[in-house]
Amino acid sequence: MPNSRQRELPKQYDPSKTEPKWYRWWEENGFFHSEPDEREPYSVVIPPPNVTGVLHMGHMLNNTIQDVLVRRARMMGRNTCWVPGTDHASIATEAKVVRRLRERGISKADLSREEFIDHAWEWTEEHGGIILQQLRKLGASCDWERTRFTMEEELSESVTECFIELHRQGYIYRGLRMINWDPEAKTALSDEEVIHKDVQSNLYHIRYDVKGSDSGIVIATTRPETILADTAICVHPDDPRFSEFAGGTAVVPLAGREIPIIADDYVDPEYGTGCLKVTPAHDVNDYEIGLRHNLEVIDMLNADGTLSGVAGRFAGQDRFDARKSIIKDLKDEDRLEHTEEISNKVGYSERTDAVIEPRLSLQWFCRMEKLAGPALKSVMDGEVMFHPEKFKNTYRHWMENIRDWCISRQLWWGHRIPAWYYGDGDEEYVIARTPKEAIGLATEKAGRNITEEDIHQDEDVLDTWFSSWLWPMTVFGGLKDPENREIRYYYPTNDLVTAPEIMFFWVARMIMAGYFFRGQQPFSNVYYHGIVRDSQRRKMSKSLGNSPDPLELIEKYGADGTRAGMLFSSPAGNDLLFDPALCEQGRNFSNKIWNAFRFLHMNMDGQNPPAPDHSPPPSGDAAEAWIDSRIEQTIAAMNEDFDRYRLNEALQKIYSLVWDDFCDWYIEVIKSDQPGEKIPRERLARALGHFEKLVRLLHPFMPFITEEIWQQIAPRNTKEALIISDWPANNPDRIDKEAIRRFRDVQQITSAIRNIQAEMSLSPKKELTLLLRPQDKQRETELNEMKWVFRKLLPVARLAADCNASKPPACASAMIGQTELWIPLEGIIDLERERSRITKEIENAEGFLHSVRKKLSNRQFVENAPDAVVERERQKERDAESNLGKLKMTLSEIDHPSS
RNA sequence: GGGCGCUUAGCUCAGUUGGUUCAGAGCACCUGCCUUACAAGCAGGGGGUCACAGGUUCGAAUCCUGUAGCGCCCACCA
Repeated sequence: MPNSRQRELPKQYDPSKTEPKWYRWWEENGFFHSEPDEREPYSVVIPPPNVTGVLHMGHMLNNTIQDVLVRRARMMGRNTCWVPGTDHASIATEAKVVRRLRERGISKADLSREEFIDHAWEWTEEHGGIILQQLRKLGASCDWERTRFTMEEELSESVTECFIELHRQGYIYRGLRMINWDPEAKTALSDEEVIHKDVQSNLYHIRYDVKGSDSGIVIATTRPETILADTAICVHPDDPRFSEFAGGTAVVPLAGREIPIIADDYVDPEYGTGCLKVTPAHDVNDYEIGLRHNLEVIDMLNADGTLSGVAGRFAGQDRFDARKSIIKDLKDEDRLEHTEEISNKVGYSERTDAVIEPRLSLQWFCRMEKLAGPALKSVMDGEVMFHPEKFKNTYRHWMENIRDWCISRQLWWGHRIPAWYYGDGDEEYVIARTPKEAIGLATEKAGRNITEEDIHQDEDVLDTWFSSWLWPMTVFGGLKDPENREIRYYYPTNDLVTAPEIMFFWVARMIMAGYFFRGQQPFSNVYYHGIVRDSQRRKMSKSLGNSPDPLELIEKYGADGTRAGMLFSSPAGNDLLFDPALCEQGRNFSNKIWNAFRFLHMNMDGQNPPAPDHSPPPSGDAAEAWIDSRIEQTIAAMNEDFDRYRLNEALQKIYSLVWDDFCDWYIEVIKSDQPGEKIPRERLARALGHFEKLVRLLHPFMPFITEEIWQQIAPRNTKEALIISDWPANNPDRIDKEAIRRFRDVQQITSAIRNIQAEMSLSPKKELTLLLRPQDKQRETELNEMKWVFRKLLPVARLAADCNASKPPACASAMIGQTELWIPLEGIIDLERERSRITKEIENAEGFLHSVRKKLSNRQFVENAPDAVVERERQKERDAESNLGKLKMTLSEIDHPSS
């Protein structure tokens, strides 16, 4: 191991000195790597980031959570395998490549498919892996030997196999459907890739001439440019206003084309003018109407969103320019009756933010309804568990209304569709892995000799998600060889960590694919974390400049501090309101841990430090029994939090155990009396034992600092690294609740005394006489046994606990539970301050007593509530009365000191 | 338009089957301290009508109904 024992430790912990060192060491020693063996596996597949992406805050959160889960599982003895990798991200990467080429003055259209793909690979090789490199800085303990890429050969072959199998079973079909067209990327999109936004639009009322009518008919539309592709006017069959028009003929303005006026009860007579223009090629509803009424379909849009030749003199104009020109022309012709401002929903491309055009198009689809069945059931039955559970509702709603998935994209970067056409048109095709296979199949199918010249492969590629939905299987080779040792060992994976926004894109589809191909869920748990936002709840974005650079954060606060910061305020399912102050808190915590270590280190004999002692606390040592019990309590509570995927709560518990219990109380108690004097060896061994456990509990959250410290305190005969050491065993039988209570009494009395010190403006060095009058003999004994603890925590000159004591004159006093505390302060006591302190306490006690009595004076309560509850109230009343009496006595003695 | 969820301290959030001082934690804030591990620290302190209005109950932050505000998901009303 690279560390050498240092003599002098710096006061401040410096992560830059330790983090790279330990990461390299872990990796070189193969601690991240997994091979199937006889142990129970624990596997996680990374949500593969875009291969050309860089690390952002979302990745930081996502991977921190995964690493915490993975590291804990590893410490629990599971054969832990976290598979990293990247996604080719078809449309996103292609857009980036196109942009980069454009910057170099190259247009995509000038390149052949092969040339473009070469550029994309170049970009991928240049960029790919940057993000994975960055994840190492965060401490992610991925099995890098297993790094996969969705476009690598094996995974690509798996995608083809998947397509072939789904096609063979009739799930995949090719069809002419209304799809979402992105004119920017010039491709079809799935429904999920369309984001509906509320926008202010104009609803134009446009008058069409009607044959045989002077008035014409007025329709309302938000997309006036589409009138050029109108093939009907539609009214409601029962609308008396238009009954005379139905069956007539209208004339499309500007185009002069004659179209029928039809009646269909799809029309809402209340909306707009009650009269609808029908454009079957550019609107889903219109398309449906068109089918019912056998209407002509006129496509007036080019792929890039400009108007096609059908648009006559508007041809070539962009759709939005055309809208303006058409409105102007309609105005000139006096056909624009009215313009109404409305708010409506417009679909935008998730990737390019272009306004989506509904378009009739020949595409490949995957039938989803049957696939969805088992996937829905498994989540409802809890075979796949969602954390938090509320996302089950969202999931169910989507799955119950699932629609076919448009899987073809008119892009070049991606998995090519394995369809081969051999006829003149697009009608005749075969599905095949290779041209050779295609020729064979085509020859067979066509009953004639098909040669290489006769076939051509489908130009389209598959939706990116058509490869990522196989990810948990393909990373283990489970599609190519469903019986291989790896997939059988690691599948189903255990936990998937992701954001709810890709539940439909990815999670749901992985579950469907998992059941379809393996009859088994791809993972057992899905942990949904929120979006990382800034402290004002704004989404992090480049343009707002509110997104910190993750690597700068790591540099500034350390990976440990940053990780802790990310987790502090990140309950599962909630958005993370990121504030660098959280990372600062994390860094401060690192420093606190470091200084606790420094304290122990200073007490260690450099040559021969004791081994951490984990044996049960010796009887009669209140402080040892207490801290040991607190640690056991915390282990149990943290395990419960982990079971419920409440990582932030587990972190908060260990944070508080380390900072509050261990540092603020335990260390103070075990300090030697004399400065410079080392604490006894046995005590140090116990302290190291506790601390070593704390370090192990902290490791999943803060891996670097804990490894650094552990290497210096761990007994030589254990594992060589913290990362593969054991998660602390839980011994609930070691929890001594009485010890905790006893120590809490000490803490409360100590705080009460410190409060007096503060309120009386006493110097914390001023020595005090402490007189305690506990409620009974048992407490008296306990407190007397704890004298040494008080002496560590307070400047005690004399301390006596006596349940028969009486109050001396001129003292400050306090009540702690039923124990009275007096501090004689003759000559020092400020009676005025003491009076106000006691008066405040009396007010509190009276308020409390009042509420208890009110409850008890309610006959209904006494009669109906369970006896135990009533008895508890009576006890409260008795205690409060007694306390109040004592406080009043104290007050009267302040006013009449002679008594 | 349909569905789901949220509203507790200045901020972010816990609060399980209704009952123990249940009104909590962290951060922030105020006061005092460089006390022999740590000022990236120590000690002490203030702060909330649990969104609002009803109801059920001996008893409600907790269960029910309604209202208001906010958020998310889905959806083909031009």
